[in-house]
Amino acid sequence: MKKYLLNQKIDFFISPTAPFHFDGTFHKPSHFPNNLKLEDWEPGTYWQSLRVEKKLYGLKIENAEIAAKQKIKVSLYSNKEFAKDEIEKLKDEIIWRFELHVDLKAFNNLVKKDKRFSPIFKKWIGMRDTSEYTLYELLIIAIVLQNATVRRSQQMLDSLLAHFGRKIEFDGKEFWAIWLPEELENVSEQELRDMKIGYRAKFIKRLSHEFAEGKIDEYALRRLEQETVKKELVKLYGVGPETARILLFEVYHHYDVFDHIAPWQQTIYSRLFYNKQLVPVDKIRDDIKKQYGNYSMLAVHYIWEDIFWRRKYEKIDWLEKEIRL
DNA sequence: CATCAGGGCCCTG
DNA sequence: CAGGGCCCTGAT
Repeated sequence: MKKYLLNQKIDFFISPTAPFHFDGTFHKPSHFPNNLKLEDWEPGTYWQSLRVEKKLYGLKIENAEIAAKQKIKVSLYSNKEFAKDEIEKLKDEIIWRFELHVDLKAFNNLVKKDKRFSPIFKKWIGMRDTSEYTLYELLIIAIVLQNATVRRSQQMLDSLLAHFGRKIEFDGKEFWAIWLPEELENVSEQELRDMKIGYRAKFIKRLSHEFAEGKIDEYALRRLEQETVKKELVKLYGVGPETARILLFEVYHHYDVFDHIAPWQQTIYSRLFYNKQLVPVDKIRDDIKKQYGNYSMLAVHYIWEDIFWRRKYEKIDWLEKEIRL
């Protein structure tokens, strides 16, 4: 596998809206990592391969403080020289994907009144709802999550990356990036099946073709309202309610997408919110919507990530049982 | 050894 | 609108 060395570098700073939570924004412990790394994190520093349209970059983001103001230092790496308008475009894209511009005052005020979970919301105040990926990339990840345990999802993504992905090096570190949709045009469904991804081979083949043809415009959907976006996403072959929910929340930053609750999520929510074995999904949904209104999914995201942060440092027996590695 | 459900979705009746 | 089938894996 050829490795692309990205040795051109530019730096700039961004001032996120305050308050801002660096680690909560750039690391999501509920996302299970695969072996061929797409990103890496340590407190105060974050790296990833970054796909913007057809171009591939390395991205490093560091927590920084300048004149008592919290900022982030962005370093971009490429194997070609950067054009001026390219830098502006990348900056805007990073701001969008990590929601560095959003105003969460209304949300913060709402959750301040939450008797049970206000300590959690306070702890993570300034955390954003992010996607490091393009729509196509997160779609691929969502597809390999379907109907599979975590270990199997990791395996599927790793074998796909090893065959079709791209390996890059920047800042002395190695990362992988997901292929472009058109790069699968000459790959047969059988070749995809050989990656042991099962019936998902058909989904990925058809989806990639739809993206390669330009049937869906990722950027145009950013300007549309939730229901319209959902309709467009569900039209894609292999995208149902759960995959649409993931995309709507992470890629399109819609906070009120708490209509679909998968069985494995139901058990974890039951424990988190009721300390019970199994609460009916309709009750969970109604209670959450009543409590958090238009911020339902964002609020759940805070509580959800918090428990997975805790899992990094302490053993939580009931959770280990539920997530079934 | 066999059986089965899993971090859904499509298709059929 | 309910239910069967789909790939592969690891748990039982």
